[in-house]
Amino acid sequence: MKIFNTLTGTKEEFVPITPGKASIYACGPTVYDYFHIGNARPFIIFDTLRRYLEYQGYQVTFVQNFTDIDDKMIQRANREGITVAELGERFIAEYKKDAEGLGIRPASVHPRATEHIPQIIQMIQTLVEKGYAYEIDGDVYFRTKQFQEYGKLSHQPLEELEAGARIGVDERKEDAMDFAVWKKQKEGEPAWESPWGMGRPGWHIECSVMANQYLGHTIDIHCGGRDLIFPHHENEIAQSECCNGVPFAHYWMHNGYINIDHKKMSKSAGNFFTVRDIAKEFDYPVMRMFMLSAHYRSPINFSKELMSQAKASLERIETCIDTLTFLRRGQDAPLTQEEQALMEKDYTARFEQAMDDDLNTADALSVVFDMVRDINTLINDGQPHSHQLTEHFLKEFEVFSGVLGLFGQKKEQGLDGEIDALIQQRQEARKAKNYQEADRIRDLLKEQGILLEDTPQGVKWRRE
RNA sequence: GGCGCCAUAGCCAAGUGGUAAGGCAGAGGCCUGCAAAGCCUUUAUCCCCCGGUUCAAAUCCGGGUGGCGCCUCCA
Repeated sequence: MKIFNTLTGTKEEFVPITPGKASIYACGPTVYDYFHIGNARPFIIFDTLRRYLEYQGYQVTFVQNFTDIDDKMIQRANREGITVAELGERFIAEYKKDAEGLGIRPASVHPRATEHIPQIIQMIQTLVEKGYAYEIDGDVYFRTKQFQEYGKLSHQPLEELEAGARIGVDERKEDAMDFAVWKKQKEGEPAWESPWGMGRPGWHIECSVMANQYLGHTIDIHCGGRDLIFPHHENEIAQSECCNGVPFAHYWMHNGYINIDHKKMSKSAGNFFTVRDIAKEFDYPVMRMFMLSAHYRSPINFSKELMSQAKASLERIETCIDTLTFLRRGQDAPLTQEEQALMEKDYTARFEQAMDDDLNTADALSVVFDMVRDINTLINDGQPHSHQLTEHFLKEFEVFSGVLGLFGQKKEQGLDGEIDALIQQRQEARKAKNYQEADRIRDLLKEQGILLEDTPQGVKWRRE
C-alpha cells in the first residue's frame, strides 16, 4: 500500500524493514480525563491502518503508550485529592471502555511512562554522555543545536523556529529551542530518583524509550495527530536518532483535526465533546463511521447533523446485512444468472485499491455502498434467493467489516419466544383482515424497540 | 514574522490531465391493508474568482479572495 509520509511529503509504497512484519508506534492518550472525539480520530484511523496491514498478511506489532505522568496529570490528581497513579488507573480503565465501543482493538502493548523510568534515565544518560543533553540544577535539556537534522519532520528551518520562540523561556537554557528531557521535582510532585536528583521525565522522552524497547531502534511507522509533528515528534526523532545513531522511523503518518465550527477542537479551547458524552446520543460505531467517511488527512467538521448523516449511512449497510441474514434463514432457491453475475463482481479489488491509496476509507466505503445497492436491487423482488448468494455477500461484508471495524458486528438475533408469539398473533389478525389488532401489536412491539417489516418472505424484525 | 493546508450540489465527500464516485436530505413513482425497508427516476453543462500551459484542466502553473493550522500543552 501507499502511505503519505510526513517526513518526505510524498506518497510512498510501504516497504517494511522486515518482510511480512510491520512495527507501528502510535502516540496514545494522557490519561487525566475522558478523551474527546478529536483524540479519538487517530485511535480509530491507526487502528484501521493496523487492521488493513493485518488483512494484507503482515504480522503487525502495534504499540500505543499511556502518558501517565505530566503536568495535567498532577494538577488533576491534586484537584481530586488522589494520587497521580490512582488517576491514571481510573482513566486507563475509562479509555478502554470507550476504545472498545469504538472498535479500537487493544494494542499489542500499552506501555506506561511510569513503568519505564529506569530505561528513560538510561537514555537520558546516554544523551548526556554523547553531548546531546546537559544538566542545569536538576533539570536536563536536549541540546537541539547539536542535532543537525532538527526540524526535518516539520520542515521548519531551525533559525525560523527560534525567531518564533516565545518570551518566557527558561533563561538558563543554552538555547531557546532546547527542550526538557528530565524535570526537577517541584513541591508536591511525584518524583523518581535519578543521577540529577529527584525528578520526573519530560513528555517526549517516554515515546522514544518505549518505542525503542518494544520495537527496536528503527520502526516502520510512527503515527499521531498533526499537532504532534512539532515539537513532540520532532523531539522524539532528535532523542532517538542521537541516542541510537540510526533512523527512528521510516514512515510518519499524521491525521487531520476534528473541528467544531471550523475551528480545531481542543481541551484548552474548551470546544470539545468527549466520546463518552456523544455515546449517550449516538452509538459508538456511528462515531467510527463519521471518522472513516472522510480521508484521514483532511480536517473534518464535527456536528450533530453530520453524526445523524453517519448514522443513516451506517444503518443502510446494517439493513442490507440484516436482510441477507434473514434470507439465509428462509427458503433456498437455485442460483440464477443474475445472482451468478453479481457474485462475480469484484468489489474486493476496488475496496483494496482504495485502501492501498493512503488508506482512502471514504472511497472504500463508497465501494461498500455500491455493493449494498446492487444487492438490494437484486433481492428487491421479494422472491426467495439462493443461499449461495447470501453466504457469498455475508462473507464479503465480513471482510470489509474486519478491515474497517464497522458494521455487521451484531450477533444474529436469536429466536425470541415472546416476540415470535406476538408476531404470530399479528399475522393471524392480518389474515383475518383485523388490521386494527395487527397495528396494535405492531405498536406494542415498537414500544419495546422492535420494528417489524412485512416482506413476501415473511416478517422481518429488528431492534431499535 | 516563518512554515503549511484547504475551497467540488441543500449537507457531507471521493476524484488530482481525458470530459463529475458514493452517502445524507428533498421531490416524483413502484411495492405495501397501512407502514417499514428497498428499488427506479430526479437534484453540479460543471468543481471559489481571474489569467496562463495543453488537442484536452475540477485536476498543472501564476495571481487574487475566503477559511484553517503549526511555530506554546494539544490527537
